[in-house]
Amino acid sequence: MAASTLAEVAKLAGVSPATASRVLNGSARTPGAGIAERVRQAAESLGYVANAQAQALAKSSTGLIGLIVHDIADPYFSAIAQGVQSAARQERRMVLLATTDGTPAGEKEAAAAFAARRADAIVIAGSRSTRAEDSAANSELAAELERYCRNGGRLGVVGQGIIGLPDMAGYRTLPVPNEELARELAAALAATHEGPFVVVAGPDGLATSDERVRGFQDGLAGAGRPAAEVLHTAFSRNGGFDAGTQLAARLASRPTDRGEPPCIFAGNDVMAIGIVAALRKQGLSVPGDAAVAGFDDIEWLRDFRPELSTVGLPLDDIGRQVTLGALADPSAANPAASGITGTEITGTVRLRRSTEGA
Amino acid sequence: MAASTLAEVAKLAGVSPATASRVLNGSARTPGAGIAERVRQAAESLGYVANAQAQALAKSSTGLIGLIVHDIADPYFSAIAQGVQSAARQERRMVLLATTDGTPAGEKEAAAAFAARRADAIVIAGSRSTRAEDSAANSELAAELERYCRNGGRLGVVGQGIIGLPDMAGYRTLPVPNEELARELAAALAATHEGPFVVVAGPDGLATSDERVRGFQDGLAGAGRPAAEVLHTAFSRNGGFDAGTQLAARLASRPTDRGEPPCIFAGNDVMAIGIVAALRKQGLSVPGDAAVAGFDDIEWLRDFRPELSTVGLPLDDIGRQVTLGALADPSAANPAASGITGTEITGTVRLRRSTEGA
DNA sequence: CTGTTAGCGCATTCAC
DNA sequence: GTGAATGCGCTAACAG
Repeated sequence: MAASTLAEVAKLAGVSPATASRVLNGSARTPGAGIAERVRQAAESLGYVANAQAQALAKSSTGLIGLIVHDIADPYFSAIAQGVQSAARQERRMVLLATTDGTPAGEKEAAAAFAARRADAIVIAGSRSTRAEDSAANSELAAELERYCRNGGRLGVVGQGIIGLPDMAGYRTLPVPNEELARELAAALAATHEGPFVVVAGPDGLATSDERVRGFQDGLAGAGRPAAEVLHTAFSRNGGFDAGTQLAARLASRPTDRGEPPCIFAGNDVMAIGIVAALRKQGLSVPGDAAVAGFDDIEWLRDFRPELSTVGLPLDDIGRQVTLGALADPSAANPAASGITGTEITGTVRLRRSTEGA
Repeated sequence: MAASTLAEVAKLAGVSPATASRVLNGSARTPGAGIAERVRQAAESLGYVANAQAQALAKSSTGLIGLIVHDIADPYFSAIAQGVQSAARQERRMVLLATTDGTPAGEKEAAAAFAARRADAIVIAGSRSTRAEDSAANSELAAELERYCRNGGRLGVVGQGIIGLPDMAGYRTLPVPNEELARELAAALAATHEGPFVVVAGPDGLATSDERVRGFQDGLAGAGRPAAEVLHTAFSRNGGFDAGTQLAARLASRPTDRGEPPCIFAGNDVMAIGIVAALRKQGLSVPGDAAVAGFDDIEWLRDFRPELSTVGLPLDDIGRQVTLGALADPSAANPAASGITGTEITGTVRLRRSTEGA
């Protein structure tokens, strides 16, 4: 990496490095018109490219935003990533990407790497885990992030706050009303569906999944329905497929005339897709033999059949808002529970074919 | 960003900065055991986090890999991104992400940003454009990258080489046999399909699309079939949808008894999905009223119905290989056409339900 | 094996 | 308005 330096440009232009710096990057003082042109030409002819590392070192601001996701190939995360990218571009920053497979240990590692790179902000998009086995890693993650924020770093988190991390300057959370929305969804389904409810959730302790399950059960109760049975599996398409295979077997062994078909609520859309795939593979139809609903309204759903009922979340916007919020002036009033000022994420229950006619 | 520095750690431990550096980061020389422990403790108690920017400046190596894609929310790119991410992690680097909406101008901008950040390598995943209107931007892009490589940067490109960029040290291309695979697909379809062929391609001048169209036509010719009509539209789901809408109208106005249903080849899977969606919306069925085939075999296809015929490409592996190749020792022999040594990307024609029974 | 001395490339106080 | 110092935090040659 032996590119030409500011000093070389300055020498060629016959000015001081300071002047060259002033013209090449927008300084407060505007250098002389003639001089400026000379410097620009010198830079051009040398193919000068400012060294962002050196600039960062001198200015103590890197223009980097670190993004932590579970899996970039997952449509949920790639949609959020798009929003983060868009906000970053708007704020003239670049995004550093890290994937973690969802483990707090991986998140801690990524956070450390971002801290080392002195990212201006870190955005964490994956769900927290409250599982006992993750508690040690969670503490380390919290410690890492606390230090990061104390050193002036900004942190934006989608959904639940980091476990063990106290409210502090530079730390913002973007609340996602998973519980309320799941409750609404349950109420809507209960109104049109007679059969029993089954919930296919992620691993016990995965915060987002837990919130959705809780809200759903609550909504069911509010409608005077018994609590749904809950199946725990991986929070992914294949997790849904496995659960769907189980459920299909159960449906098959059921006397044909025994009551209404069940309504299955999956913790997210990719799980719902997996469930439908499994049912279909066993010769069952949706919504004929079972209704299925998901959560998120990812892009894939648009052309998936049967059209899946779900809860729409503005994923792209979530990515934008959490990024913008993290970058926002930390001195700005930070209302209740470190929520991000002036931005409220709202979702929409969308009933579609997969839960029709029960 | 006022984290503690190496100097502070050194002082607390009562050693020189050099020694502290040696123990905290793996240097050639291993410091004394007792000293090492003292330094580590000091670092721990101060919450020291090495400043990667400063390290990069001193070592002239940033540990950064710049990835340029058209759209990170597109499953094709997010799958490749996952591969890049995995290779980067393996090589202990981080990935910087840039999205460009597919314009050479955007790519040039991203390349410049990466060059400024002194990324160890730049990986470009999007298709090139040979359109006349992009020629100026292409030149700028080539100039930017040429300078980058000349300064010691590494460059890996998926598919076609950068237009106007000569072979040079550090520049590697990962060839993707689009043309051959499209030819194979055409041959396979021609063998089972009687009706006329239609190609729904991306914009004229989009290299990947052009290659696939060319290969497809060639395959048709090889099978003694007339050339297919080619429709140009956006290289996206919505582009496919638009074309599909047009085709549906045409099919509807066709006398019911006039020949076999057409076979539509889409330039990529998301377009194929759009086409199917449009046909379905107009009450037409696939493959009943028209057969449809795509390209890439993206993850979404797994649960899409009807199952789409396509050409499988190892997207994740493409991301890995292009990254590893770019990072590889540039002194290694670089066979024919700057192809990456020892790695050959191969695809597979996969005929499925969407082109069955014509 | 450890400490000292120089930069890496740039932004930014200050004097002029 | 411009130039001359100084330092950002760290690594890499040297010398001891």
